[in-house]
Amino acid sequence: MQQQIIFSTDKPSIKVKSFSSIQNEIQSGNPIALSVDCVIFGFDENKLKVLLIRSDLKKYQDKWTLLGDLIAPNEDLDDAAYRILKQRTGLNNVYLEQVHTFGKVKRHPAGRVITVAYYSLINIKHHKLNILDNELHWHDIENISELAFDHQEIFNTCYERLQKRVQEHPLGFNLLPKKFSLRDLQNLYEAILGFKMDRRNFRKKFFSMDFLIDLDEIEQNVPHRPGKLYQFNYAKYEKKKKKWAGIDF
Amino acid sequence: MQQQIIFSTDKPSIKVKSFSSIQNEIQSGNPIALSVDCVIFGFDENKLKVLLIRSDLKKYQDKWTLLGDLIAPNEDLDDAAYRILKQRTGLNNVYLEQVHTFGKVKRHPAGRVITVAYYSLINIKHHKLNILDNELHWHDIENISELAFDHQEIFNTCYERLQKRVQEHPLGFNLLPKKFSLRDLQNLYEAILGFKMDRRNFRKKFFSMDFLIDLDEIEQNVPHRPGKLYQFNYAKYEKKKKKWAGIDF
DNA sequence: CCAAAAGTGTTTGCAGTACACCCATGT
DNA sequence: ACATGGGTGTACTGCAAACACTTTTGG
Repeated sequence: MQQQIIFSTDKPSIKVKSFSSIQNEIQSGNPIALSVDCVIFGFDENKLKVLLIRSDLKKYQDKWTLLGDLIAPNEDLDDAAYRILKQRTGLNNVYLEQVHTFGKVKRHPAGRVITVAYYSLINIKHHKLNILDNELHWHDIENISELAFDHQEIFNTCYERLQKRVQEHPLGFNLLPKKFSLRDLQNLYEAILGFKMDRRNFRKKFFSMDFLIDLDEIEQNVPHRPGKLYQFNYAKYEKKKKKWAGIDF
Repeated sequence: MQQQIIFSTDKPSIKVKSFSSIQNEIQSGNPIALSVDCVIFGFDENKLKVLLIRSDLKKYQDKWTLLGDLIAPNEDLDDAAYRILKQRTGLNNVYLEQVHTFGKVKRHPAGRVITVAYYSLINIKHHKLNILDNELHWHDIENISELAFDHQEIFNTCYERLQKRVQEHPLGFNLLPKKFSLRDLQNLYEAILGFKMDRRNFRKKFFSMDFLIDLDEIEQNVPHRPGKLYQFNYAKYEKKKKKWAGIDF
């Protein structure tokens, strides 16, 4: 019944546009700019951090902003994100993931700019920042405030995404040294998720997943009984991954 | 140690741009256009469907495409999505959710267009299509192929998102009549997720969630024992919702 | 009475959670 | 010796999964 209406046998009209009219529309009158903003998370001293810089705009110099720039006409969107990260920080070989696109008309004071947000997680000790323009540095997650424009909203969205993703994928290991203790791992999860967990259950969970390689080494220079060190077994994970729930990969 | 490098006490340089230089950059030379594409899912005859039209472009008239258009300079991104859906289909009062932004340089033959994908789920019987231009109609999910441009990839991404979201949120009830049987509900989930489930466990699951209102009515005109009819209790869900895993809201 | 789908319970195993004590190391 | 955190096991509970028979209706 319903289908007959939808798949009507009457010849429906087709409105077609010529190629050039579309091209005109695209090239002529569309003063919308596109940017990428990167939310780069890091981890150090048991705290989750995020990379911020001072705003490019003189008027907003006292505000912090995410790492962003306009997209070039001839680069892929994803490439733009990597370029911008590289330009702003010197960072390379970092995995970026797209999160959301923010497009309110008045979101940016300099004009109509729609921005695509990306996030990443990096190991602060492995990735030295090569560029320190605009006071680029790591801010504790807990203390960030007074971000310019809608960057607080963008940050919040990316942080929520991170919290969800880290429970479904083994992202967190990027933030740790290659050899880490279970305490390191738990501190990381607690910092990202924002709550404490039971130590025994946490260990049981990760051991039962069976993606940790026991290195038969122990921590050095700790003022207490040293813990054993582990590596994450990416190869094994890639073979086994399926569906999960909670920390369950 | 690391921190000392990052938070160097040397006065770091700040590169500032004037407001007008940014405005120039935005308005002048940026021939990137922005569009929205909508993936509208519907459900009828126990099959999941998607709305497609013939391509606007003469060259691609034999290919199906998603519902899309360029964003206007003075409208919010989300508003553009609703406008486009309304223009193409006459549909109103439909919830759209942003999924992902696609921005490869050569993704569209008419020029540099970056597109933001949205999806929705609607009840085919509740929403009559008021516009049938470009052979707009519902296609079975299983049979779609030969989509124009990168629309197959966009569709796939949205479909995966749908499958994930429907397990975490009570989206599915939008696709059903106000009064539905548990068989209807199970058919819906099986159509979306693509596999069969055990009837007893399915019922147990939904009854234990306790979000179904028993209407004390039964199906009419079925050639077998009629099932009881239910409504979804949105109010109760809104109060109780927390975190879940699998179908677990 | 036949076909078709509705409706219903139990068992089993696994996973999450709560919880307390001893051990190894450095100071 | 003491302080600090590492390492371990058990019992309980709730959810998921597997599984078969009886009931109700229309034809």
